[in-house]
Amino acid sequence: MGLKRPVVTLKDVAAEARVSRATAARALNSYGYVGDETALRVQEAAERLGYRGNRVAQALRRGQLPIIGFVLGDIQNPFFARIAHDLEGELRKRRHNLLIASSEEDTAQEKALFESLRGLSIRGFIVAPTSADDNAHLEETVREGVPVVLIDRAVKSLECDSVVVDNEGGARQAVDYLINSGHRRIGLLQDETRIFTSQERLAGYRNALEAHGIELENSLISVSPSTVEHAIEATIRLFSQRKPPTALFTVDSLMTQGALLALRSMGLSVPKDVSLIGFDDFNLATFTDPQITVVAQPIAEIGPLAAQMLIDRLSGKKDPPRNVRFPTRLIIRGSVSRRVEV
Amino acid sequence: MGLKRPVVTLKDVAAEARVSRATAARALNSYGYVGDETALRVQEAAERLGYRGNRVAQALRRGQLPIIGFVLGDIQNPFFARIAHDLEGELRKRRHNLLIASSEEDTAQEKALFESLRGLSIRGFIVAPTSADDNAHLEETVREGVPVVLIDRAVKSLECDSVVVDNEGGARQAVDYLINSGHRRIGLLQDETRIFTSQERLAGYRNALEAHGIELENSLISVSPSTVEHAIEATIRLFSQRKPPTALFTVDSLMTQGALLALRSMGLSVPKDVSLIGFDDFNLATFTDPQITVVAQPIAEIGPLAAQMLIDRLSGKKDPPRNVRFPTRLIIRGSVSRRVEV
DNA sequence: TTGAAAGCGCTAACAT
DNA sequence: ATGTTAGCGCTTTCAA
Repeated sequence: MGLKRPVVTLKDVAAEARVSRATAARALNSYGYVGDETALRVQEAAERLGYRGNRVAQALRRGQLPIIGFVLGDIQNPFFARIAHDLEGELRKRRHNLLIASSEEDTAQEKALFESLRGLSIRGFIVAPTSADDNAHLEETVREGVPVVLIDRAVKSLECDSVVVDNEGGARQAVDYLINSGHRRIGLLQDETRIFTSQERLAGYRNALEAHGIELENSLISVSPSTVEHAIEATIRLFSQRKPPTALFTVDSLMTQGALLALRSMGLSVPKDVSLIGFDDFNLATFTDPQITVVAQPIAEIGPLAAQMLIDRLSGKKDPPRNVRFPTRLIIRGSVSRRVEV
Repeated sequence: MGLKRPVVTLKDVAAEARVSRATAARALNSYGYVGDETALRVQEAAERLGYRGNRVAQALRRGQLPIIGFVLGDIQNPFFARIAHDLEGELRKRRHNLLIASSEEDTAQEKALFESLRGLSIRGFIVAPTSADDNAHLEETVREGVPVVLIDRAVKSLECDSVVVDNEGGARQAVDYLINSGHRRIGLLQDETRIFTSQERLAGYRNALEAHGIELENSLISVSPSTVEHAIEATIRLFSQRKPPTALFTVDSLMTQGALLALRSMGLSVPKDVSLIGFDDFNLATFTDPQITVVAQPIAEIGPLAAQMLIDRLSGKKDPPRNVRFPTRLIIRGSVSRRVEV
């Protein structure tokens, strides 16, 4: 695998340019006084030697690594992948790297991750916490003065910025729409209620039913991890009951896809046999026949805003925490049918 | 945002346990000789103070940060998202973090990324290089002795491990199947030929045509960045010609989805008007009606193998580079129709 | 305008 | 079994 060549340090550059390390540093980072000629000589020397500053040493000196941690539940969820993409772009402009770490929706793993990342002296965190309640690790991080921005999922007790959407409203609107289309037995496919969005979307579901005087039936609610495979199973369970729902509301796009696949495998057609609305839009939602009605989130705005909030904190902004909540939008397509009561 | 509390260092722990820093380090990292009693006292002190080793200082000392860089073109591509997920899991077991950095399929940006990440003294890289040719940055990284594992895309001149699939064979088999189904005007929707997989998949397309004595027509090849939006445009261009193709082969799942959407928007039905095969399987491929015929990759094996290769290198394995190429599999579903020559 | 020197937190060779 | 000390590469205060 080739010969290792020694790494060029500031000392080498300084020697090459025949100045002290201090002067070399000044010339390369353009601060303090340096003679024009000297500066040039140092820069040339650095160039010639292929000098590349050791960011670890700089970090040890300054106390922080120019890295932001993004802690999420699942990078395979297109929603988070999009956010990650946007965050990385914004941070790149600030010469920071993004370290994406997955909790796999496991609170213990999320805590371990924090333990490990905190030791890295990372500058700040953007987090979609796995649990709405169990957040000692986040509190400690905030208490130690490390900026945290919550994304997609808030934590009430935490004094930090957050960017979420109107989960309750979006879910309520969706279920409302199903009810107004004549449905009474409306299934809910959600992930664990430990998760903030799940709680709020459940609340929206519950509130919509209540507003129409429909009693909530636990047998119509199916809980599963948010993957296509698990959602398939959960959907099959839901629709294998003696009195299955006539409509289904799913809380994210992976689950919507799982539900679609499951219903098809059971020979149930959408929207003839089952009406469907999913939270979170997705690429193929308009390709399927019928097209899927969804609650869309303003996904393009979430990542950039969160990045900006974090950057503001990094540059010392001391305002009280901002908690932004974006509205959602019901996009009516063709997966809901009118149901005439029997 | 709360009071900053001072960070606990080894020195504090040592003082608390009334031992030297060396002893404290030994007790905490369990190496060298430490008295049982002393060790216990140190561990208790660390616990009490909430000591968390400074990984940056450790890295400066040891010369490396326990971080692996994953440089890819687009985290929003489900293929890469899956790989990232698997890599992270494997590396976590080795107490390493994964830093995902996106080149956005831009070679210049990829180079800048390397420049920046090399300065971080990252332990190794897993890379899906943007260009099959322009790889001075990779060569330099390898030359400096930093382990690199190529994934999805190889670079011939580079002395390092790689994990790819049989792109030429997979593409050839797909196009073969189209030809055997009676198609002669077969469109190709691919990303830029700078990209390794694109080159190989194009070769497969070309070879299949050639084997059947069909002349390649440039007007049937459409190049676009690999996003759903760009693929939609490119597909529309392809099928707006006076003599459009009767079949289409797309080189990845995002493009397949774009093609699907575009064809639908043009009122062309699959497979009646256009037959379709996509490289890379995807969740909804079996939901659409008809289900989409695809060339599937053994995606579950790629990430773990690459991770293992890198880990082996990190632990000093000196074998000559391994270049693994997985076979692909044509999964015949319903998006190809027999075409009777007119 | 430049240089000398201290020190960030940690590890490990060496000394005791 | 434990302590002393040097030094990883860099920045920055202080002195010249």
